[in-house]
Amino acid sequence: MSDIRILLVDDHPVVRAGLRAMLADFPGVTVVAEASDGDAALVELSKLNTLGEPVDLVLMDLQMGSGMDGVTATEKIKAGEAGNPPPPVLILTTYDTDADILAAVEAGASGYMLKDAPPEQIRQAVLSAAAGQTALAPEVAARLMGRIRNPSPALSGREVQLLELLATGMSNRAMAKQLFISEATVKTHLVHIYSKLGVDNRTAAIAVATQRRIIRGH
Amino acid sequence: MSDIRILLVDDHPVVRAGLRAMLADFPGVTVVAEASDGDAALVELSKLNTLGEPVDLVLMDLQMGSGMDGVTATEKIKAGEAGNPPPPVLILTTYDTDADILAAVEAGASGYMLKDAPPEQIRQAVLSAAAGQTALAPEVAARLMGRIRNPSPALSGREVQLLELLATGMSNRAMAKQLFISEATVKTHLVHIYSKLGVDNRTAAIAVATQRRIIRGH
DNA sequence: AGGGCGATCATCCAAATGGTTGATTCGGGT
DNA sequence: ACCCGAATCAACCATTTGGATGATCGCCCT
Repeated sequence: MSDIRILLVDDHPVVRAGLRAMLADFPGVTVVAEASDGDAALVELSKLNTLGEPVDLVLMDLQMGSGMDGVTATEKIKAGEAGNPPPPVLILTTYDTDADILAAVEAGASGYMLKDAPPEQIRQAVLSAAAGQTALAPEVAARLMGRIRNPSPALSGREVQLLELLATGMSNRAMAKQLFISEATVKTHLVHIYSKLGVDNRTAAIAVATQRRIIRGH
Repeated sequence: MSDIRILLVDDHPVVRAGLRAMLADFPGVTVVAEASDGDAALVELSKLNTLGEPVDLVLMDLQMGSGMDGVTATEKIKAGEAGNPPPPVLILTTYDTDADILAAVEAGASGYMLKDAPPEQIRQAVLSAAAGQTALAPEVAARLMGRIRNPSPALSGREVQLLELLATGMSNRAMAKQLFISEATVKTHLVHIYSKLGVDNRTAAIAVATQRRIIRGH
């Protein structure tokens, strides 16, 4: 059987070099192309497809400095826009936040590994993913379990709206005026937000909401 | 003249492999040791020192998942605890926020490069740093320049530190305990921060500081 | 028809935060 | 020797925020 043909996607030349070197040590896999962001990845995919040399696995970072991010790219790949059938996508990234994992899984990723994983773990993940199986880093799997056991209550639309204003530094009074409601109502919403996020003041709420990507953080 | 002897410090095996591969392509440099965090780095340094084979340059990430972080490690290296004279430290990291840069420079780093830099830029930085010169990434240098041209009153190191804790949602009391200072002092710092940033409460301060990339917006 | 939930508002009280003034210490620079 | 800014702390008071409780209204769902 021929080698597993891999497309590397990462905006850091250093990381690409590392993966290339690491994968070169694994028998049975070959890096056939590289890209520095999602746009370039899609181009590479379709190019290789028309050449009749489709890739078997996309190994991609989620955070890309510029260009299309990993989640969007995963969605597009899975939509089949760049060759049929779409190859499995293995996410290899730095962060293991709930929001990141969730987004990746929802976008159709076949696996989620962390960059600080030992080479052997990465090798296993690459092989499983290429074989069509799911490969999750132990840390990630554990986190998902915790998430299922501890479902954090969803914020209502109004609450998210409050949270967004809150993150701009507005006072209760300012938010009340902006939303045409009373300060009392603002306070009620805030109390609900705090209890849902498990915090007890506004700055902590912003910190948690930002970290969970409930609101934008920059 | 003999090769520049380098110690690699990064908690990601992938990144270490990448740097190793990249540096192998540069003539005149040799990676003599690797470490996954600050503690291990100090051990390696003193070990090589007693062997009479001191390193000429430490190439280190700032963010280390576990163990001693890069800033602390830089301080210790510069304090000469791990061999005399202390080698220059070149920071190679992912983020270019003021807080990170400030901390690294204050800790005595000789340079600050971003991981998404092209190999050639990294090569130049390695050579300059090993030669005892300062090497800043263009993005970083530009940021510092803009800071100078835009005389928005500079925050002191302590103030930035406060701001970082603030952004995690800590109360005045919590910050006071964490920094071993009184709440009165915390409040004084906050007042200074507010006036320098042109705001009048903590959440607004976080919003502005994040926008200006004084701190990381997660 | 009734139950649940989101959104709205009020009141009362406690705790945290913000604003002001003033003071001390320490280090760097003229 | 002198000045200045950073960092430290204190005391005071006004304002804001947080927490508890309770209430009304409208909507969706069964």
